Amino acid sequence: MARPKSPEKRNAILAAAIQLIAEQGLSVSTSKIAKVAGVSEGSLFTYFETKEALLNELYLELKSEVRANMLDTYPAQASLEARARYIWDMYVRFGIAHPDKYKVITQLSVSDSIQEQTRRLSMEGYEALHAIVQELFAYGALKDQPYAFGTALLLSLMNMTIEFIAHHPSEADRFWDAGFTAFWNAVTGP
Amino acid sequence: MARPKSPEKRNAILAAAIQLIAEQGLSVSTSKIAKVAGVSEGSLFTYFETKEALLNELYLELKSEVRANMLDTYPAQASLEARARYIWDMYVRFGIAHPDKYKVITQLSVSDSIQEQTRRLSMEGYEALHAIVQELFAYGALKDQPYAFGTALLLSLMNMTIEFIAHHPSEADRFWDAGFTAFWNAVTGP
Amino acid sequence: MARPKSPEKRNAILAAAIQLIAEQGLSVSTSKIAKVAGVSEGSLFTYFETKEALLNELYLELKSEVRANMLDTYPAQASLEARARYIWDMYVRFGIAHPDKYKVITQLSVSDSIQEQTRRLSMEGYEALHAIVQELFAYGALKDQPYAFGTALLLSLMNMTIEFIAHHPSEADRFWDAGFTAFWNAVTGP
Amino acid sequence: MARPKSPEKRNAILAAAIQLIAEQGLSVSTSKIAKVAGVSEGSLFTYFETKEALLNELYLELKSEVRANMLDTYPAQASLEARARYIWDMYVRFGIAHPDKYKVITQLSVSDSIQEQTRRLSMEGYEALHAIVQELFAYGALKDQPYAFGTALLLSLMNMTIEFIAHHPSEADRFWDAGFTAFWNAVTGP
DNA sequence: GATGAATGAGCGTTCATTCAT
DNA sequence: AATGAATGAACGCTCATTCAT
Repeated sequence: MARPKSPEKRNAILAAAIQLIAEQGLSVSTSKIAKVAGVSEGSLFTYFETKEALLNELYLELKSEVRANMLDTYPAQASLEARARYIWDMYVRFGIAHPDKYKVITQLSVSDSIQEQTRRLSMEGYEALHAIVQELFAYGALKDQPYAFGTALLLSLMNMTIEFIAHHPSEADRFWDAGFTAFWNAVTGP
Repeated sequence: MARPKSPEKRNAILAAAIQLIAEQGLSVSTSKIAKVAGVSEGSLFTYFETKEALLNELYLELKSEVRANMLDTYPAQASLEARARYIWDMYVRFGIAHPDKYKVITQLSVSDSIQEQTRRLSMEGYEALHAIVQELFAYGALKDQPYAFGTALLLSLMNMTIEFIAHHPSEADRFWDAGFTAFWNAVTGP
Repeated sequence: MARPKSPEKRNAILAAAIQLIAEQGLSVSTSKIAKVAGVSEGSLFTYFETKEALLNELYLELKSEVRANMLDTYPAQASLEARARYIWDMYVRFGIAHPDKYKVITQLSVSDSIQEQTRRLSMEGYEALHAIVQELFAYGALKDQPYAFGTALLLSLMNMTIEFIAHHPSEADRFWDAGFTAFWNAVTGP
Repeated sequence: MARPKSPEKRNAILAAAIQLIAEQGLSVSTSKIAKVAGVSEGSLFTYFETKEALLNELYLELKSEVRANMLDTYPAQASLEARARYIWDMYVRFGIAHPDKYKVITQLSVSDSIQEQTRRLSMEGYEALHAIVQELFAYGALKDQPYAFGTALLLSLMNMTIEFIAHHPSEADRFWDAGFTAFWNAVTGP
């Protein structure tokens, strides 16, 4: 019966947090975030109990956005390589298209503010990805490693590729391909 | 500005910074660093003009330590694979043997506090590494890429490997090998 | 301003205030009080214009409860000592039976939030008590003092006794008696 | 070798705290205290680690001042009544001469901010007082009560007397005497 | 050179109260 | 009447840096 919480305000806060964290790091103050979001300092805390809660929710939102992007048109019937390439393309595209969000995800990934529970939640929905890595690992050079190793390998190469492209945007395509080739060889070769 | 009187104090400050940054992140206060180092708050600023200067000098020291470690017994005459493996072993070994220093390097690498100038300086002395990567790139899958791409690839896989081992220490050897295999395949395959 | 619709809500707010002030002091937030009372933050302010008003009304309610308790079965015909003892017993019993309410009364008594007007109102209805003190003061050691002095004396000894018993509950009876004896001697002796 | 901590500043902070707590209660902000003391907000915390520490130290200072006052010229050889009256006079005089300090002591006495340890420390040095009460309790109406009861009784009557005088200053002497008479009768009579 | 007291802006968070719903 | 979102000043405390000693 009272004024309902406004999703617009919540989104404005999250958007402001993305922008400012990308610019200034995780230590941006809640008051700056509130100001950029156009809400009062107090309001920020009616939408997020603490700064830490804000960061955790932000992490989940971003992860979920990446996932939605990725699985929407997932070519479940395609060849293994095509599916792997699909994952690669979606993730790298996201990193390049949304550099602020990408920066924030990577900063949050290594932050102490993200709780174990949040990390666990953030992995849900990536079963397709895990399945691909497992298939890839069935044969090939890394067949004796746990597939978590493959996931880490994939992630680290995608991130490297995104960052490389960010620094050399004029030749994005070629590094995009080269990164995938490196991954594919790493996992399937020799 | 003049060379400070006591290198011991300078080193104590750097050592304290390493320990505390590894534990608590880059936001540790200078006063905590001074206390752990056993010097006064004021003295810290006679050895390092600002906190940012301290972080930049720390970054250079650590990078330089890694490099010294690496090039000391570099097997210049060995095979390409043996030299590549040597680099791999030295870097990964360092990351595992000195987890605090490794954590600090990775935190500083992505920090806004490190100036471009510092980053440039920190790359000096890695010519041997660059040469290896260039040789590796002469043939193989990535022969059309700039060797900086190869360096980034190598670094990202080494870091991934170190972190994976840090989380699964009981099977260090196997991931150590697997990481190198992945790199070798990535660059030379298929 | 108009008589609020639901006396139940008003009472729930007062009860919550008693509980929380006893636990956490006068600085409890109105929002905590509202939550414990099961009403909305806004509703609290339709029942009490401000927090200060809430505290003042609470003070009057509690004082009035004490008085009701006391005068209900007042033995108007008994001896002076019996009547004095009756007052003593009722007050001390109240303090021990309702420690939360007692704590709140004493906290409010010394609080800046209670207005002079409230204090004056809170004294109404204690005529019987005043009469006893006046009788007591007719003869005895304090016969030249205003009876307000006697009232203050009585109150201070009752409070002291209640607090002493609260800290040494296993010997309540003995301190209960001793307190009254002290008062009786103080006023009638030597 | 650095600038030494200045006792003047510490005292200024304590004095400001006394004045402001007497006026506004224990909830005065540290920043108001700092402002009145003429030091920066930060400096307050170099003299007192937390607000709670400030309150505890203030309590000890005030208790110690009362004690010094009391025991300085203590008439150890005088009669029991003379010694009791001496204690009475010193305490009441202090309460009347220093109403701010008196208010602060009584507020702190019942505050949650004062730690058990502080309370224990604050009782040291009052052996003479305890001895008097014990002597008084050897005979008389309260001879079966623990002397802590007598101490509480004495304290409560002194406080009542001080407060009564504060509200009726023109007849201070008479209430001063009457209070002591009440106490003496309470303990020795009938 | 060494020390640590001094500073005041800034931090994350809470609060009593208002007012749109 | 009831709700709870909105507000921004205020809170206790920390910080990097300066400077008197």
